Amino acid sequence: MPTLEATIHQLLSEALQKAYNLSRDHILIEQPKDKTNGDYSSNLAMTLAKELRNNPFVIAETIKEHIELPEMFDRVEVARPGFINFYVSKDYFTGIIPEVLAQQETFGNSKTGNQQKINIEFVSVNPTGSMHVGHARGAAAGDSMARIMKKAGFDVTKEFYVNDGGNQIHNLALSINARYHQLFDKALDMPEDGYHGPEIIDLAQSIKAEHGEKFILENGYDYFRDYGVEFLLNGIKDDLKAFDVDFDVYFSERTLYEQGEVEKTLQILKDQGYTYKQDDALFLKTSLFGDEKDRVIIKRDGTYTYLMPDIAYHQNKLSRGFDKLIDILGGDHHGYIPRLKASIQMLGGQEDTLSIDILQMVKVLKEGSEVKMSKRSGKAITLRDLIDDVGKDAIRYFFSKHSLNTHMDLDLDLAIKKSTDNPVYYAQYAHARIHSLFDKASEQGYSVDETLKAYTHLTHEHAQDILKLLLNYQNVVEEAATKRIPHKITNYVHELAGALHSFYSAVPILKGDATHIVEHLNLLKATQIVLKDALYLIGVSAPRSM
RNA sequence: GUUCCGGUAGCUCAGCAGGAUAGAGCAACAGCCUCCUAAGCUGUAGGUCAGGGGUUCAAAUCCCCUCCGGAACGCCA
Repeated sequence: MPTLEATIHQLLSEALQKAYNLSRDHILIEQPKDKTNGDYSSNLAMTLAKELRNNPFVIAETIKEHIELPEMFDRVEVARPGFINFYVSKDYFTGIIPEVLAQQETFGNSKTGNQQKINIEFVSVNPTGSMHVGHARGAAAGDSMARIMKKAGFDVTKEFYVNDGGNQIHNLALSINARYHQLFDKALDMPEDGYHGPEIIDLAQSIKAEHGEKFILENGYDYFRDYGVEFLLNGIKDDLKAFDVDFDVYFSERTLYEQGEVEKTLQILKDQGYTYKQDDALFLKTSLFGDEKDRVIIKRDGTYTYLMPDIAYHQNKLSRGFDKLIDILGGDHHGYIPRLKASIQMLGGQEDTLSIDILQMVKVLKEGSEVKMSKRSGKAITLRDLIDDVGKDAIRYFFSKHSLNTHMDLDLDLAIKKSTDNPVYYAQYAHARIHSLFDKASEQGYSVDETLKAYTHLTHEHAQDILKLLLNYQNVVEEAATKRIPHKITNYVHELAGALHSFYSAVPILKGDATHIVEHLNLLKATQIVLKDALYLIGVSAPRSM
């Protein structure tokens, strides 16, 4: 059915035309917080007051007189200082139930994305250690965003960039070498920028188990490097899987060198005249596209900076035909945005071809003081530990609750101690509660009737609240997708669960005559379908019992 | 010094393409299970929306300034 917003927009446009011979493209229609102000409301009259040099209240009245109100509305009223409020008739909302039952988990799907090809890159943590808490926020955000955008009709590819080619991998090989030698009581200091995490010791032990002292006798550098990357990347993939995050593509930085794409991209930049040599280094003129200064892409020692292969990587993404690239980066990388966006434009992209969403940092507190998340020091709290101690669903819900640019504090002791009253259970409980009611109903011989079209008993305030939320689901999905704000979905989940709990408490669901009960069951079924789908969008499971 | 975030109830945070009496969770207080799962419901209390100016019929929301907190300002990645 057409959205009520669209219908009201149409009514107001026509009335405005008749009353004042005016037309407006944008007419704001919103749902008032206070139900006494109607189900939908418009400020149209107030926006016209100046132009028409008249009292907005009078204008609103005039518009109202020209509205031909369809049956789905009870009435329309004007309120001070000039709101036009629409009251929907109670029967109308129940029309959403058969729709949800028919469409199941595709309910709320939207065509907004127009099947635009989107590449969304996130996590992309270096394979030099385990994933820690800070990475988890990016994983949760990127994965949820991808799921939501898919539902909103975008063609989404989730991608992980594996930094297996740069200097940090050199340091990794040296770190493994040192740990390996230490296993044979040969004192070898860790390199200056080495990785001190315990997983590197595990890694060395694993090599020792397989090859004994082979690499004491011969140089193991190449082997350590390749084995280390593979070992750690597999660990990261395992952790992601446990976090319910998966990727369509793991893209290796090293292949960019092997395929000559770095050189090719460099040549394009040179050919276009975007480079120049200075102090024996090669600079890229990123300042032409809004960066505060030009950036070095080849250092004086002849090696590339991080930027150069990253440009080649984005060029590769563009060559695969994506309409839009989205990178999700941590707040500590915000300074990197202008140079990367500038580079994209040099390669023929538009200003908005690449969007970089910044995720503010997570401050982790343990025993009252901050734990710095650094792989070099090896002291970080790993994602794996967190999943074991707090639970996947609780963590994903926690991250998904907050907007991307909120600076978050995560108190570990509190999170572990209070894991049982995490708000995630509020939502999951609502889902389980419905399921339990179905069991009870079936014992009494009742079940959902998907052929039922007419509803007459769902007039309770709390039932109406649920119906309105169901009606809003698609709008919420669209807004979350286009604004890229996954936490909008979490807020919705919380509201829907709350409406369900209130309804449950206020109305005896399995009491009364048969039609009554079946209408209730249908309402619950629709609620359960949407609740489960919305939870899926934020990567949280919907248990049948708790 | 420059740039990017944030500052909303005791705490953690929503709300910010301007709208009607600023919300939720936790914590506090008072009620609700002979009745479908009390991981729930209902109610009370709690706010100078950091501060100051401006735009507007209307500002937590938009603009400017100041203060406080976080982050970044590499030929590191």
